Amino acid sequence: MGFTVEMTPAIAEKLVTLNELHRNRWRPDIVNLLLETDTLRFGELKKQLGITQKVLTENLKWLEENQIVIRTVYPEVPPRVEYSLTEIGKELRDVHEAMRIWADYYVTHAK
Amino acid sequence: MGFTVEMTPAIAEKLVTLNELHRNRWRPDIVNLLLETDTLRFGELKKQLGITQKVLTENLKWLEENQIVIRTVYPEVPPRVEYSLTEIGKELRDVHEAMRIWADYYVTHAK
DNA sequence: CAGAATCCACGTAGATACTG
DNA sequence: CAGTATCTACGTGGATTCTG
Repeated sequence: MGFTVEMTPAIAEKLVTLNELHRNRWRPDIVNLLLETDTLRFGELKKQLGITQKVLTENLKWLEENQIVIRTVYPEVPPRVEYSLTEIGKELRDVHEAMRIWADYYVTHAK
Repeated sequence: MGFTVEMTPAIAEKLVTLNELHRNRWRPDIVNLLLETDTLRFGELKKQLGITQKVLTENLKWLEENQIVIRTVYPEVPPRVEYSLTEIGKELRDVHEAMRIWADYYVTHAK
């Protein structure tokens, strides 16, 4: 990298959002899984993550409210609800990639 | 970006380290401050962050153990202890930069 | 199937007092 | 100055039960 993004109050606010995302136990895992799999039903997310229904619901709701995840309800019985990333959510790939690069640097430079 | 770093067990382990860093309330703030200021005494960190002694000590110890921060003790009375980032710690700048870029994208694309 | 509601367990932060 | 040692408070996750 090497360049710098200017810091405005609006950007600072979204950095807070990003902090709230990463401070959570499951939110990064949910995003990672959706980055890999694109679209998943509630039950699939639950099974693949090994997470509780309550906690999964709470965090999906938070991710939706913060425009990172899209929730699509199909009017069927039994109900079918699918989750996928918004464009903003998909942009998190670069953040995760930066993290992997850092981890790689760590491995090659740690004493 | 666009390229991908291969994922090894060692890299995965350091991603866990990075997660533990970001899940904490103060660790990212400590790193950010040291990225800006390079070297700071214990008391300066405490004052500028508005953090408790106990919590600051705990987290500096964790950061030191994980080779992100270097602790330098000067044999003086009263004691003087300075903290700065290791090379690994300084590499976190790219992660924070990726976060700022994401936040900027968010601001310009949110509905 | 996809939740909502309740109760409990645990980790981490805050406040305070003490010290080489 | 730069810590250590306690005790308390609170947020978040886990387990369980119930439902349209």
